[in-house]
Amino acid sequence: MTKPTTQRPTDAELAILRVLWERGPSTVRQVHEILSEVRPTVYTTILKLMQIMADKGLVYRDESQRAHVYQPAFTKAETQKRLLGDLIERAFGGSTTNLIMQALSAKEASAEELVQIRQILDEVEVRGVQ
Amino acid sequence: MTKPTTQRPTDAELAILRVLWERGPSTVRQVHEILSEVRPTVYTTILKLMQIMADKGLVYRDESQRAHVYQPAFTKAETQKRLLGDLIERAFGGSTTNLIMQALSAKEASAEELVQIRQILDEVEVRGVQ
DNA sequence: TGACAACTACGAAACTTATCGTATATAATA
DNA sequence: TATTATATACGATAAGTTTCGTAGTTGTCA
Repeated sequence: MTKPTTQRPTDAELAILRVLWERGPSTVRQVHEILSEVRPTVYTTILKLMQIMADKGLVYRDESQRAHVYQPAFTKAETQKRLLGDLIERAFGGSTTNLIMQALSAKEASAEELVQIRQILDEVEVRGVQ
Repeated sequence: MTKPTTQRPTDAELAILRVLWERGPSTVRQVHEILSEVRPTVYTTILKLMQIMADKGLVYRDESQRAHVYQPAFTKAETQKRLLGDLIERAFGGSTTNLIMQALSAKEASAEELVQIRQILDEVEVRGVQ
């Protein structure tokens, strides 16, 4: 009985991934500096987390330099999709539509956001199987 | 420094809440029976979880009967909104639109689902501030 | 070269989550 | 009433998360 191929990242892990997605491949120091601006943390805390993430397969580690360089194993979109799918299963009865409708009614979107959403909706409709 | 007024429910807690939302106020035994169909668990595990949930304020407990009756402290919609907002913050850069677009493109929705979504979209647009 | 700065590795503590077993109280019933 | 079934309470444990401190290694530079 093996663990699921990929588990969802924890809060702290996701914060690190956000930095890696935005900055690209980074050292622990670079990630630490950015995260510490918002939430002061000791360097080795971030180091440990990133080591664990490498063990889990959430990030790749390039050890060719003294300061190891980490990069995400999954793209932002892949991870978002995974987290979304997970939430849909756990809290929305498996219905993507439910989630979207809840999201739409929960927050008042700006006019231009609504236009964007309609665009995507059109695209989905065109390519979708009827 | 106090904890956030309401934390998000864990996986196990959410599973219990789903039962309570669907069945209405229930005893531990009733919840246990339903959950055990899918995932066999010992009775006291569910009991303990529900006690903790009561302590956390996630459910209310009516102790007037020997078998205590539990009910959700928050509606399904409230909880969904909270979980969604949390995910939007943590993984979608705070943008609801990003999440909706990702959700739309991630899964192929059926034709009728798309109609539903358009309806909501219209409603939001009508009542929204331009 | 010797001192210092910057890394990684790693152990451990404090929490949380999830699970289970045991003790104990209460209701039902033979 | 004595026994059995059904509750709750509660302690203990294992695993995972997050945090930090210490040790040891490697590169830099005066």
